[in-house]
Amino acid sequence: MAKGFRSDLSRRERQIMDILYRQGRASAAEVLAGLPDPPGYSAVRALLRILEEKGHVRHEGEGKRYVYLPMQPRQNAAQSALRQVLHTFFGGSIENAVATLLSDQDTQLSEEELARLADLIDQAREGEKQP
Amino acid sequence: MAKGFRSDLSRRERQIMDILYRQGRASAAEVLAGLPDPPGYSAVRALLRILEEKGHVRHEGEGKRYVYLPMQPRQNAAQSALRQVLHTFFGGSIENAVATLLSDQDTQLSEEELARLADLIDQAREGEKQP
DNA sequence: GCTGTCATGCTAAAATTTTAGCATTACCTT
DNA sequence: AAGGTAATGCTAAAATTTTAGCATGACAGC
Repeated sequence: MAKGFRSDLSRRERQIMDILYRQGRASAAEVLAGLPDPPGYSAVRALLRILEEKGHVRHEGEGKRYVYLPMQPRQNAAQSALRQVLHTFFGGSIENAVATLLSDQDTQLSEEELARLADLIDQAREGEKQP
Repeated sequence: MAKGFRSDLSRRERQIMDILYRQGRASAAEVLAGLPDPPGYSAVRALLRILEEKGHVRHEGEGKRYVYLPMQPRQNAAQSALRQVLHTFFGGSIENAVATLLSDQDTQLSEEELARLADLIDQAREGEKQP
């Protein structure tokens, strides 16, 4: 799987991969429901088949219908996506990215969430100190 | 500007926008140099013109050549990109995203960077406590 | 059995994207 | 002046993506 595979995807391919990662797995009908400016059912199925041919997706039978899953593990894809955003918009800086998130009204954290985040940082610092 | 405008861009459009955000501004030649599997110079120019027609980009004369800049401010685009990744891969959770970054070998933080990050969280907690 | 609904496999046309090339201009160097 | 290089404006063809529709199969309900 190419490093920047998400930027190698066409518009619709990308939209579909995002739905599959968000939901973990989805039928063609579920993918259709999640698409912006959705085409018809058969258009979605054709795209899913293409994504499968390209190796980005696989399907499993579930009852009498297919359900599609991303081939690349979620964790890998998530890391890759995060790195790409850091690189593109934040010069690679985690600090700047976190600052942006913390200052963003739409992603406001509760007291409890901030506490857990602080714990996370502390653990990373402890791990850093022990050689 | 549509909310998820990056997922509305075609493959090459998206690659070009990312270069413009990373570099802040770029000539056609610079964009060309940054593209994976690059086409010819005139292909890049044509794409920049299309992006400009669509309103994503504007150009300024700089000496005897054009330099292109994104229309949407970097901060907005950055926030939007981060939110999209959070939503797609982390169920909207900042904590999970930060945990992933901290556990990622490729984005390892120094002691000093962790300290600054901890400060950032503390400031957000202070801000949270004062009504 | 028939009808309706949901599904798949497949095709190919429509739409969009991507690409390169031509004509022209502006310079620098010989 | 001629040649070379870099640039722009523009066009349209090539390539790719996106889309819908047909044929078929599997069920369920009447």
